[in-house]
Order: sequence, then C-alpha cells, then structure tokens
Amino acid sequence: MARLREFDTELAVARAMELFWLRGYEATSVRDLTEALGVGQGSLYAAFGSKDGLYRAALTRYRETLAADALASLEESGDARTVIRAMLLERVAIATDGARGCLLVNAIAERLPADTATARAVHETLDASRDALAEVLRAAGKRGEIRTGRDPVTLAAFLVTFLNGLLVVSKVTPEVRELEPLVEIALSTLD
Amino acid sequence: MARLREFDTELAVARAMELFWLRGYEATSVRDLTEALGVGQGSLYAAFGSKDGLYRAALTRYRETLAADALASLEESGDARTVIRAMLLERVAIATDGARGCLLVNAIAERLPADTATARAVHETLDASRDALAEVLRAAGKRGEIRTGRDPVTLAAFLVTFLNGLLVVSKVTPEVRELEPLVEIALSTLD
DNA sequence: CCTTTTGTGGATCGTGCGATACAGAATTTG
DNA sequence: CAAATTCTGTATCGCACGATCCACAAAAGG
Repeated sequence: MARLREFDTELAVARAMELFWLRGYEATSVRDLTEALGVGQGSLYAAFGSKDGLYRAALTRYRETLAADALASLEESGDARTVIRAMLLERVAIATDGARGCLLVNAIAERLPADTATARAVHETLDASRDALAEVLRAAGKRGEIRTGRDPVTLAAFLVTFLNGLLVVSKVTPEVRELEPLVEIALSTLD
Repeated sequence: MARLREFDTELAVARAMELFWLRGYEATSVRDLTEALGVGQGSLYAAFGSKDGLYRAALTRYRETLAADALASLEESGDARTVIRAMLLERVAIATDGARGCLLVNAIAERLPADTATARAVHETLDASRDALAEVLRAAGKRGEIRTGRDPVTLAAFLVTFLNGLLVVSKVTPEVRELEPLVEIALSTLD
C-alpha cells in the first residue's frame, strides 16, 4: 500500500511508559516523549492520536506486562504465603527502582477523578489482581494451608489494598528492611 | 508602616489546598488559584513567592488540620480498635468526598521523587502518624486490650501503610460497604 | 498633610505547551 | 516506472503557563 512505519510501536510505548511512570502525566511533555522515543511529533500523533492516547497505551502496556507478570508469578508452585510474599516484595522492588512507585497508583492519584477512562482501566486491573489473589487463597484454603474462616475475595481485596499502600509508602521509605515486617503482618491475616 | 494585607491568608491557603487536592499540582494553574482565592497574581506572589510556595503552604495546612485532627481523634476514650477503626473510616470518608483522595498520597504519587522538599515534609507526617498510632497500641497492650507479641511501632507502620492503600483504593472504589470489611481484616492483626 | 512603605489587580513578559500542516521520502500496486 | 498512499521530521499554530512589572490605593509616621 504505502510506506511502512519505521519505528517499533511496542518499544515506543515501552519508553513512553517509563517516562510517564517516572514523571507523571502532566509533567511529561510531548517533546520529552519525542526525544525519548526517537520519533517525530507527526509520527507520534499519527500513531497515537494525542498525548492522552499514548498515556492510555502506556497504561495498557503496564497492565499487560508488569501487572500480568505479578499475577503469573502467583501460579508458581509453593504455598500461598510464599508466592504472595514474593509477589508483594517483587512489586515493591519494581516500585523502589528509580523511586517511581507504581504507574497505576500514580495514575489514580494524579488523573482521578477527572479522567474517567483511566478510572475504568485502573478499576479493571485492580479487580483482576483481586480475583487472581482470591483464586490462590481459595485453593490454599482447600489444601488447608490457610484458615478458611474468611471470604477469599475479601481477603484478596485486603491484600490488594495493602499492596497499594506499600507501593505508596515505598516511594517515601524505599528500604526493604523496613517494609518486610509490614508484609509479614499483612500475611498473618491468613493464619 | 504601610498598607495592610486585604485577604485572609489562612482562608487563601485553605482554598488553594482544596484546589491542589482535587486537581493535583500540575493541573492547577496559577490563574485557577487567583480566581478561587479572589486574590490578584501580584498579591499571591508577594505572599507565597511561587506556585511551589503556595503548594507547600497547602501541604502544611493539610498536615496541621486534617492529619492532626485524625491523630487527635485517637486520644478519644474508648478501646484501641474502636478509635483506630473510627480514624480509618473518617479518613476514607474525607478522601471519598469529591473523590479527591488524600492530598499527601497525591503528593507522593505526583511530586516524588523530583520534589525533595515535599518528600521530606511527607515523610515527617507519615512518621508522626505512625508514632501516634504506636502510642495508642502501646497503651492498649498495657491494658491487655490487644495482643502484645508485636512491636507497637511496626504494627503502627503496618496500619499507616494499610491506610494509604485504603486512600488510594477509595478513589476507585468509594463505596464504604466494600471497604469496611478490609478495615476489619486489618484490625484483626491486633488480636 | 505629606512622605514612606506596602498591598493591590491587571497588563505584560518570555517560554513551552499540545496539536497541526506540510513537503519530501518510502513503499506497494498496476 | 508512474501513480497512489502512508510515514517521516520539522516548522509552525494559537494558547496558556509561571512569573514579573507597574501604576495606583491604602495605611502609618513625622
């Protein structure tokens, strides 16, 4: 048909994600993005439509890579406490790297309530995390690994909420040594 | 000496706080502020030096009013679980009002790591919250109200972390009915 | 009451913003 | 190889940004 796109869209979104993640939406200018992506302004707008469109693509990528990896790690063999502890600490490690926190948490803080599209996307991601965790808890309960007195979905929602708190606090207190004991307390709710 | 300031500085900072809280730092323009405050640009810069200066004043006010009120509420008579539960739910109620979340959490997400002055201010506030909670837990432990197996400071840090998570999540899921069970699970760590 | 000092709001500064226009380069189809 | 179509980078658009300037108003001191 015509000329082919020269730049790698995936790679461009990945770099945009990094920038939005570190600096936030408003503080990242389109010119910052064109420089980091190595793509002209024209190409960028042709591909993503707007700064907002690129941001949404970055959010989607975050969800499909990092958040998905975290959930996939829950499928690993091992008892529930071990896999959940590993997932929580891995998320913290990612958040403290560069002190950028969590892109989703940053999006909630900066873009809500105004940006309803982002609100929807974030809501779905949180629900997916909660459901994946609930499934792990349900299976562990069946195996008698954890106490069964609580609704797995509520317990999972608690863990997701705690994780979000951890991701906030880790931006201020990045020392894992200080955060690990808090994770242990959170995990004690499974006893 | 000379002409007196016409506008109420306290009131102006209060209104600025509301605006920054709802929209965030970058998305709030100086002109938005002058309109909401009813103060000319010249007066505003004479009083606060810069947009950043006004933002810091707003953060300070948040700390000295809302955060301080929350800590003061911990001094109320009643068992530890009751006063802590009330404090957590009160913070959630404030955060869900207008879906603006918590100004401190928003500041952490949007302004860190770049704004180190804000980082310091926020760190101090979180520490103060943790210490106030730790004192409540220590006293409750002495009264035999809660289990004494855990370090009160660590337990308090866990609760502060959970609270921050709650404040994030409440911006996406503002229904108190869905959040209350999570609070109960968090409080169960005191058993 | 006149001078001095500070506060006032509006005009203005230079800059950077998000977005678009466009000429030229690259690719496919006939 | 020519026509058609899409992608490329850059120049430019109008606008809003944070900050400053400034003529005037208001209060206190001599």
